[in-house]
Amino acid sequence: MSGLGELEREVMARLWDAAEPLTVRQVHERLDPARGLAYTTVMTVLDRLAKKGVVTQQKADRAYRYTATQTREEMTAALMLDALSAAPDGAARDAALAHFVGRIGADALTAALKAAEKR
Amino acid sequence: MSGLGELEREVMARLWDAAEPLTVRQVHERLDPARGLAYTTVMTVLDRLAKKGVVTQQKADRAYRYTATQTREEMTAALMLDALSAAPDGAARDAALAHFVGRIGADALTAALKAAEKR
DNA sequence: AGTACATACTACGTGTCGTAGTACGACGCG
DNA sequence: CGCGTCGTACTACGACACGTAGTATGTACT
Repeated sequence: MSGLGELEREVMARLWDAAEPLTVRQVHERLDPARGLAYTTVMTVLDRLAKKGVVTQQKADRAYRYTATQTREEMTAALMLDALSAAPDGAARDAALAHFVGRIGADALTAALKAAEKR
Repeated sequence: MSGLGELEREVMARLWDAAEPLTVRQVHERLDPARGLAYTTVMTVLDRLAKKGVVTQQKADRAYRYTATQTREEMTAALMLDALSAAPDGAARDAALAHFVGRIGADALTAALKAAEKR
C-alpha cells in the first residue's frame, strides 16, 4: 500500500493536472507522445491503479472516466506518514520528525504552515 | 533508492537496536527464532543491504561486522523527504506539508520539535 | 587432517511493473 | 443488417526486487 511505479506516477500526474475525470484515451493523449505507449498499456495501468484504490472509474456515456481518489497533496502526506510510521515508539518518532524538520528547515515548515493557515 | 523489504527492515531494526556492529551470526540469533530463517538467508539479506549502501561491512577478526550507515531517524527522515519530493513545485510542496502537519497534529509536531531542541 | 565457521556464488518462486496483444461487446453508418 | 470503430476484459511476457536457501570454497584451530 505505498509506492507506485514510474508510469503509474506519470498517469496519476495527468489525472491530477486535469482535475476532470479522464478517459483512457484522454490520458493516453496527454502522455509524452515520444514515448509511444500503446493505448492498451495505459488501460492496464489505469486498471491497476483502480485495483490499488488510488483511482476510481465511473461509467460515463460509453467509456469509463478515471479520477484520483486523493489529491496529490493527500497522497504525498499519506506517504510521508507511512515513512514516519516505520519509527516504532513515540520517542523514535519524535527524533525522526526532528531530523525531518532539520532537513527541510524549520522556516520552510512554518512558511508552509502559514500558507495552510490561510485556507 | 528507497523502500526496503520486510525482512530487510527487520534486519535493519536489529542492527539499530544493537548500536554495535554485528556479525551475520549475531543478527541471525536476534531474529525471531520461530521464523526459522536459515543462516544463509540472513547473509544474503545483509549482502543486499550492503549493496544498497544502507549498511557497511568491516572485517573484524574472522567475520564481517555489519553497521547501518544511517540512524533509524535519519533513514526515516530521508524517506519522508523522498515522499515529499514527489510534489513538484514549491506550492504543491507547501500544500503537502500542510496536509502532513494536519494529519500528525500541529501539537505533536511542536512537541517533537521541543524534544529535538533539548539536544 | 579434519572439523567448524565464514563468505561467495547461484538459484528459484512470487509479486510488481512496464509493455502490449487478442478477443469480445456495443453503436452508428451506409 | 452487416461492418468498421471504439471501448473494455483477459492474457502474456520479460525485467527486477525480495524472501528463501543450497552448494562451494577458504581458513584457522585442534
